Amino acid sequence: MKENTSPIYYADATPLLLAVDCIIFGFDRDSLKLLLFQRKVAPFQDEWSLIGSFVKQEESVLKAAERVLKTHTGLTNVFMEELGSYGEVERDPGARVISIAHYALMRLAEEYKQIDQTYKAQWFEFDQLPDLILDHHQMVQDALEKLRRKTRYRPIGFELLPEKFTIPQLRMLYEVIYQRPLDRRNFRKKILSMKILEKLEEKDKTSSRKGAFLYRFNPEKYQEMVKRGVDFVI
Amino acid sequence: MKENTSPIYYADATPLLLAVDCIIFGFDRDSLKLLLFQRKVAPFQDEWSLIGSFVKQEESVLKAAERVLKTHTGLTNVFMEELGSYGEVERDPGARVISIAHYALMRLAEEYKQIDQTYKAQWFEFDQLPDLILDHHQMVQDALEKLRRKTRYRPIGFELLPEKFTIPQLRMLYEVIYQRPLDRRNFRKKILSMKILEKLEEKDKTSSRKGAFLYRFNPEKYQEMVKRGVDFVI
DNA sequence: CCAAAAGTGTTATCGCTACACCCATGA
DNA sequence: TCATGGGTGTAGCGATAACACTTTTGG
Repeated sequence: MKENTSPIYYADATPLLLAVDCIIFGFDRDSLKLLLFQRKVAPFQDEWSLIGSFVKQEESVLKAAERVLKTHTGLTNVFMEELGSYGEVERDPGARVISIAHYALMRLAEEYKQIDQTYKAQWFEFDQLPDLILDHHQMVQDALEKLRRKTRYRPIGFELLPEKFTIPQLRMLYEVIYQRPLDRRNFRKKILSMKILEKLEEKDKTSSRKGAFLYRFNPEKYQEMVKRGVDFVI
Repeated sequence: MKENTSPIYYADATPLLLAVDCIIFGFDRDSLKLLLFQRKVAPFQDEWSLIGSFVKQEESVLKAAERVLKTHTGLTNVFMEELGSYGEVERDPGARVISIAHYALMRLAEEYKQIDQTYKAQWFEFDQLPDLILDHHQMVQDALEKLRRKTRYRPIGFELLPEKFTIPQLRMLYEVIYQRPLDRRNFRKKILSMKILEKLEEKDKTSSRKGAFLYRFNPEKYQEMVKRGVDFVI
């Protein structure tokens, strides 16, 4: 039944190359990281790049981004959202290519650190990025800005933490993203007052002798909060 | 010197049709409006649609959106921003087309109301829109949501008002966008406390015997406010 | 027993909300 | 003179920011 390539309509329009690129954020204890790859195709072969691919005839733009993520990291079910399009005529000397950038947030647990080996990718400290091809550096800057704005008003920061995390870990994440210290006591009060976290019995003792209680984000409780008309703000 | 269509690279990628569509908001005294057109090409010829066009080989995506706006309204220098991409495979039965939607805000002064005659377009009350083709209704909904969020944190509402406006007019605009009443006195205090408006000597007497003072948005003052670290919030 | 991080409570201040009254003017 | 919308002031409340002390425990 597929007739979407019918040549009857739009015959005078010029087809263009459309790509997706993914800005992949990770977080490790006290630093924000970015996953980069060495480009496999010319031009700019072997230079550092975001992962990307052309959008195929038979897949949606979002599906293309998800395919790219899966192909290069082996992961699915990762938080991902559209960042925006990059459509300057001369942005890619290889051809006229429009790219729709997406940013993704992923937990950087031990198993995922091995992405390096399997997929020939590398996690970079955010403040020690190598030169990137094309306008990828701009994409990264734009993604960071969006991340800063978005984490403040939406509960997406949890995507960067393991399922179970401590309040100090969560605070550290926000401190790294915002690049400024947050008051320990006020932060704890604020996040707990929203009642969107479940306190567990376990403690994490990796960063103190006393140990800190682990918590888990509860999406249902978050939905209840939204229904009550309460805003998520940090 | 243009070599961006060199066939050497990316030979295996499939080109696709890429379009831009514009969601054009207007504001008239006490109602939000949307500019729509009757589509000139098949499929769906003569049905109501957002304005749009295919992106050409030699123009950026943004330029394409600006061209569309100019072609159909005669206007340039209109506030416009990317909304996002619409990239489902089956979204357009005419062909596989990805659209990058943009929303625009324009002053709806007397001269622009004549857009109707000149360009065969029509302003619709926002709550009385006709059926729209494809996923254009979804685009409009998404644009409205973005407008609501954005006007709250960025000084873009002024784009919908004449250069000179009264505080009650400005408040009315926000009431229409947010769909809820705002306290007259608190609104005035808040907006004036930011010190981003210039008070003029003139009064507007069209809506009251006493008349209301006219103001003008001052972008330089807004920049100063931003530097002071003060947030724009309404 | 002590260093180091986790956890708790209190107070002052700022901003927002909710309100009531006066002002200017054309009809 | 009065109806109508414009303009101003204030008190109360809630959220946030600033800040000091106690708890736990491995070494």
